[in-house]
Amino acid sequence: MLVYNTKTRTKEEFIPQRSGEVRAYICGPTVYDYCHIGHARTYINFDVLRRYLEATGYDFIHVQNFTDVDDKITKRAAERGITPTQLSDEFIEEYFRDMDALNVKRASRYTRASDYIGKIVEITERLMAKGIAYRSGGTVYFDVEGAGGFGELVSGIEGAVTDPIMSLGKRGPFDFVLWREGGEAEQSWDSQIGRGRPGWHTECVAMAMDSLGEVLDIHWGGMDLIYPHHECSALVARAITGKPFARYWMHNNFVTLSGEKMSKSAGNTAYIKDVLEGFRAEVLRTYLLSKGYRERMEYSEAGMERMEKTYDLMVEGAAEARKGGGGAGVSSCIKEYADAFFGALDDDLETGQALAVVERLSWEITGGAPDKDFAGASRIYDAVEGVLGIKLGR
RNA sequence: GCUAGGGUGGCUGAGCGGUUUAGGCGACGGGCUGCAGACCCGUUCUACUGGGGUUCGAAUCCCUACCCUAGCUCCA
Repeated sequence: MLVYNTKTRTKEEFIPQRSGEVRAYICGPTVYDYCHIGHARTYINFDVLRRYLEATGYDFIHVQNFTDVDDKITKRAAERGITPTQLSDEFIEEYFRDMDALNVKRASRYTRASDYIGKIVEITERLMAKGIAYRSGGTVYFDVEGAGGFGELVSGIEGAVTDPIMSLGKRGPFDFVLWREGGEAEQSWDSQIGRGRPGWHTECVAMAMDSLGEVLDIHWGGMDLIYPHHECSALVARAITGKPFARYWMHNNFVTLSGEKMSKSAGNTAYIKDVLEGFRAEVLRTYLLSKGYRERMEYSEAGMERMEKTYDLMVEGAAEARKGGGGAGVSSCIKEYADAFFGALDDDLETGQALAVVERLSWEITGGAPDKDFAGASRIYDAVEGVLGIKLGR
């Protein structure tokens, strides 16, 4: 399979470290609010990657975190008069409700940042011992220059950041927080390096390494995480192990609303739970897979209405294909379609192209091409359900 | 600056090396209507940012230029 690696900005042949086994980590949500359809796109595409690799014979180990240590969590919890843990619990439950509805397979393991404070402290101490982290006041910073600078995933950051925060005591403008003394109201933990709480970037390193070892096969996330989160995580990991954090970095593009990235602060957010009040979950899943994961995708109700028709057509096609049972052979025309379908997925998970094949087949099999032989078509619909994870009704 | 996705007929929007046109909207004509709308039927637009290249053949692949959009220490 070819996958686009953010690190090299090219499609590469996917080869895991151990044959037959894939160790993959995906950044989960910060659990202080409901998930929107951008989250859905991220986890659905990753889910398809998993299903595809499993279908081709790999053992896929999928670890996903929940970021439950964060300013937004303490703030939101304080507003509601509950503990950060109560708030996180609530939205983790909501996360599962949404993802189960969308037929996203559960991860092999879920980790919570708050369970990894000890490991995070350990990492911070190791970095301090190596001289790559330094204390300034109550804060421990990571020395970006000292670690060799950025460049694992991004370049030209200096040009993007017009006003790097050069707060008192930081050695370099891009140095980031590993550990910060916490105030009374915030989440904080006692540790050898003082009472406080960790920075975001070390959390994922601690969780991923603990669960999957020093080098991941695949690290996935939304492309808004490339910088700073993944770049910084990669730097931390390399500083500790001397090895790259991940062999393949994969990032999906955004879902836009009226041409703009959804943003909670700007108020243009389509929550999964709200969308599912008006549309079936299978339609949303199909919609979010109707373009390749690296393309930007515009969400609109009009688009969803169109997708309902496409989805219904696929359901009809599946019913038609399964009418005759399954025993018969595979016609040459179905073989072509199957090749196109799996070929699309094999080429960097081109789900949009794969779906286009199914759409065409569905149109033809339901009457559009009466002269063609569709023997064996059910195997394609089986793959739509099994690999794309789109249920086609019963 | 860096990164990604694009530039297709009046508009919107598919197409991903060749054949039969995408489709939708609009416009035009007709049907139905006292008129209009809605609806139905038919017709019309033959397009691919500029410049190179590969090929028997390119909107489709490669190079290049220009332009647009989005993102770039809160973010999936």
